[in-house]
Amino acid sequence: MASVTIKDIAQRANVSPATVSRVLNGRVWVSEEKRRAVNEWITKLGYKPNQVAQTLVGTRSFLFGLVVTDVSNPFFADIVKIVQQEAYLSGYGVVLCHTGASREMERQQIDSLLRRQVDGVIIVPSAPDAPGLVKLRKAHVPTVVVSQHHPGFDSVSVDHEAGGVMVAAHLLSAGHTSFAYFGKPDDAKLAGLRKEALSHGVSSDHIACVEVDYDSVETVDVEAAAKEFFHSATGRATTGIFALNDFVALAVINAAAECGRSTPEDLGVVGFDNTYLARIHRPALTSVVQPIPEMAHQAVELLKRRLNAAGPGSENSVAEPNAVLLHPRVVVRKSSSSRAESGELLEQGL
Amino acid sequence: MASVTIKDIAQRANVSPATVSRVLNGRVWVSEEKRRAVNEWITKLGYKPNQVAQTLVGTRSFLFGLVVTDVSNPFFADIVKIVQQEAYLSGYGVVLCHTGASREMERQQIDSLLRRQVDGVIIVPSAPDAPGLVKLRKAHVPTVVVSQHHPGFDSVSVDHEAGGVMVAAHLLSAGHTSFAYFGKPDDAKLAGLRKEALSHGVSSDHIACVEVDYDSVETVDVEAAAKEFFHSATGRATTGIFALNDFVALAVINAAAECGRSTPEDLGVVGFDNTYLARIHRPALTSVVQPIPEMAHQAVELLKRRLNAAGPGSENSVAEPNAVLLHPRVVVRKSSSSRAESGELLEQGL
DNA sequence: TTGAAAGCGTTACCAC
DNA sequence: GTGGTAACGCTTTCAA
Repeated sequence: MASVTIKDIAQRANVSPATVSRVLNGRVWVSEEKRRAVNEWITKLGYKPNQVAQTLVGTRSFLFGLVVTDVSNPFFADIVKIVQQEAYLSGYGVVLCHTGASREMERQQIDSLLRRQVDGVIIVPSAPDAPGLVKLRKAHVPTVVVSQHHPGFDSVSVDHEAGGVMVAAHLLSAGHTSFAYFGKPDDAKLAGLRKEALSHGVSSDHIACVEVDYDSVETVDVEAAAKEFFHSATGRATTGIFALNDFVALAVINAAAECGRSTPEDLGVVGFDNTYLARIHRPALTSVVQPIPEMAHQAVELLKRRLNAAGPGSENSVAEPNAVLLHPRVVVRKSSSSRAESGELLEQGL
Repeated sequence: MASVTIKDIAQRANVSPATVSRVLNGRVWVSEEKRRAVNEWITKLGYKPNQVAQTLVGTRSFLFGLVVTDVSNPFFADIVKIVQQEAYLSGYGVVLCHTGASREMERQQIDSLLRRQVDGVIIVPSAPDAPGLVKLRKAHVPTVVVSQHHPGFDSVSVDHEAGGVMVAAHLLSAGHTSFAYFGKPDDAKLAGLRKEALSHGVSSDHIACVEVDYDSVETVDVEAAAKEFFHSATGRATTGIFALNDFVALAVINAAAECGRSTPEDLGVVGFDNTYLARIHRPALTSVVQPIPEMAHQAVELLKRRLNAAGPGSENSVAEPNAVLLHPRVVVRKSSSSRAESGELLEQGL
């Protein structure tokens, strides 16, 4: 019942608990003889260090908090998966939290993380203002924000505007001259799309924005909005579609089909995130890739760097926040490739 | 820097640390006067109990381990999400672990959970033998197995065989008389399909099994296997398809299309899990629903029950394991509904 | 009703 | 090199 402790080992090996601790941590020299004796008993009794005690004495908890809105979204799921794996490789465990869309939930979950003494937090906010961030700042908990940039925080994100530019370039080269973006009007993706389109002589009225909700796995609202759009005058005239994520893109394709507009014959559609949805759907969906493994890796790296920087040496020297900006890439598939083949990579067989 | 502790409160409120602890836990009477003073300072200083210390003294860590193979699979993602939310409502945090398909990884991750003194573990094994379970058993950590049954463990799962029966009934009523199951030959889903089909006079050679891999988000292998099947003599003759999950079902639909067999005109296809993939694909996919919220809820409940049972009162009385068996349900959509409308629910508009 | 004090399992500082 | 021992923040006897 009662787990085997450092004292049990000490007793059996005829050394002090301190010595056992020393061989465990290996920072200080211990005589070969005692070291062997200790190790022997450790394996013999199956001793496993109690991380809780280790945490209490002031070293670290080796626990990260990971805060997302909804793992059901495969983009988040991939991030969660890879962050967890990366963290594990560095000896950290991951406490997962969902916030839904709720600001209140975000606050509560972050409170619970703080009580648990996590060493750091990785947060993927959905709303542009993450109310939990101020708590984290106040608690001096190293934090990195993924997929958005927040002044004063470490962050790793993808250049959404550049993504928009690439999508516009792709759709233009595929022969489209009128566009609709499905997402928030203030999104950098739209800004990029608009910038590139305008610079190619597209008139501003040929760039519409259909406002739809973020991140939800439910797409009924999106389909309704899309149908309404395709029945409108502008809707009937536009052929180049860009959506804030793959879900929305597919919902738009489906809605369009019900309005008699088929993809890719009548419409060129591009999604975002390049989740497996893009691969499995027919027509397969052109989508903008976020380099998730790279993002997750950088996030964990940034956190580890902070943790080490926060060590004894540089107590108060709050280093400048690091903002890593990664570049997107577009994977061209059927949904946007009827009119012309672009130079970008087209996945085989689709 | 140094967080505010119970001693700080005690000092300010002119009481002993013990008293502060008492008002915190509220199990013992403390005079109104002191109780107010303490509470006042608690809010004034923003005191938050240190769960690590609480854990060390021998109460609980209020941490569950949650072990899955891959959150990228939306079925697992939904489980993870709801388990986390349920756990949170009961005051528990969730440490997430991925095992991929690797038995070694499973062992390692579970070791790390044990070092972290988690109060219990919820595990969704992919392989029918979960090597980590023996570790958990040895460590006397309350464990509940989700989506499979393991003798000697609490478990909550869905009756896959019943699901197979329902699918067979549905496909039969839709006019299909020859079947293929995509999955493992020893799966209860296939057993159910077979049982029901045979009992309706279908001959055994009209029930094929195409063996494909579990749970991966990658479906290229599945598509290859499916194409091979549809080019074979049996393949050409079978029209009723049942797959171990929605991914595989969609891959089969896509592969079939490339072999000139369209769904639902030539094929009736049914998936499993009823993930949003089923809803968003065209044709929309008929699928067997696992009641995930119920499963997650039960899992957390079972764990809590164990934890309380393990309390001081009944130290060694290892209660009989509970095996909760839930019933599946089939949601009929386009992919299987050309030939006849069955009596089961058909989602609107699809 | 309340306070003093003994741990919980580790680490780290200080002597030897 | 190594052993004693005081923390870490909290809960829980045991007295008072």
